[in-house]
Amino acid sequence: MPARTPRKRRSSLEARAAILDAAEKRLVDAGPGGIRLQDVAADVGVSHPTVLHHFGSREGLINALVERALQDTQAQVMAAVQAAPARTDTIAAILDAVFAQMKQSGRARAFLWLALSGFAGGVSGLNLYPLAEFVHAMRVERRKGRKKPPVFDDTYFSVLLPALSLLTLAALEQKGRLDPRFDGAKFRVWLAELIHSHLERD
Amino acid sequence: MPARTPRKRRSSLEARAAILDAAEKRLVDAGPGGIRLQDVAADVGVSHPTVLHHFGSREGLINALVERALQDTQAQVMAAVQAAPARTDTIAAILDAVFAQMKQSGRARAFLWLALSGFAGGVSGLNLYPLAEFVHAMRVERRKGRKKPPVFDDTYFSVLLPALSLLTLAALEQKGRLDPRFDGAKFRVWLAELIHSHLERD
DNA sequence: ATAGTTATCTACAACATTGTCAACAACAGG
DNA sequence: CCTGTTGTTGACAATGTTGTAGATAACTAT
Repeated sequence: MPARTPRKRRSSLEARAAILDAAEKRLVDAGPGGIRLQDVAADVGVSHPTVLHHFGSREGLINALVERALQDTQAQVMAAVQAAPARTDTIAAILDAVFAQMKQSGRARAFLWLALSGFAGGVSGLNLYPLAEFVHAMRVERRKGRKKPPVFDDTYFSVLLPALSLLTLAALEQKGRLDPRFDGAKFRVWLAELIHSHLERD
Repeated sequence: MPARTPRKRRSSLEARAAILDAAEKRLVDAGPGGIRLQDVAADVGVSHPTVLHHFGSREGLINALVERALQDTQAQVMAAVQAAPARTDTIAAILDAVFAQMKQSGRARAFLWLALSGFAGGVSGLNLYPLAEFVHAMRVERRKGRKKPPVFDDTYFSVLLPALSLLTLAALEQKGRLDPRFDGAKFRVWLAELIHSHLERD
């Protein structure tokens, strides 16, 4: 006779959170195609119909996953930017910190993957314009009384460039897909210096 | 009675090439998970066992695909670099041209996808060191008699930065996943200018 | 022509995955 | 203690995908 396991009953919110955690781990490790209901369910310790009960369908699960990850990250970026002292030479440090965390959490990989897969919320969901506007305001302030006011596009590109490259770097470094000779930390320092000196120049 | 279609028989090489073309298109459009034997076979106009006959297995097909794409791209980059006049201000133009073609061919997407998926040949297969060494030699030559000789890491990073960002940009621009306000061409010009002025400075 | 090679096909097997359904059980409120 | 709600489950259906096997037919070489 099968030893019946005592059935555990979580609250709907707890169950959803646990399932989303497991699904996101699968997403980070193996991409959207790696999110299989049976596997996710097994990770959480439930049967796969339970997952379907909470999210309706596989697509519903992925949508919920994307939404949560996007909101989390957006909040983190906002917090990092607002908490930072308004000095130009900290911009690179902010970006570095934010994307270091995106690397650790695996969300750099997740977002790149989702963007490639065509999910609506992918990288385009990460709107850089608010950040660029914030940085631009600092630049304008800092340049008061000087000759030329900075152009917004220049500031935006100065934010976009490290965002793009560090996102990809974070996504690929994590899996060790980069040349072993490559020193990521050194590159980030170099990039920070490049952006910094560019923003400071007239 | 079924109207029997006249069976076409290609040479092994032609068949393999046609199948690889179809598979690569699927890879670019939908990622590795989008490579389904039946679909690929249907695209070529054969039955799926024919694909298995030529590549042994699905994995064999993907391996062959990656190898071909990698060699093709490597050759293209080499050709572009060697054909260019050895002036520093053309470096950005070279990179721009190479990655514009990677965008058009969809290989930016393919490589990013493969790198994320963990395929051995992914982005790490695209070795940037030869290119960096070539550029560095030009820099050294150009600086003869000046004060400080350029550091190789600085040159390497100057190649890596546009490579990384343009690769991702090419991968995402193609699918229209970027903010509609974003002007890719303008960004590339800006980036070229940034790299150029950095390489020229002492 | 004739025979050998092999690219190609149809049919089938094996397996994985998503989704449905009815029943069970844990917990809350009466 | 009883009852309703609902989180949870096992069994099953439907479908899709990879891979196998034997037969067929197109091309090549003699």
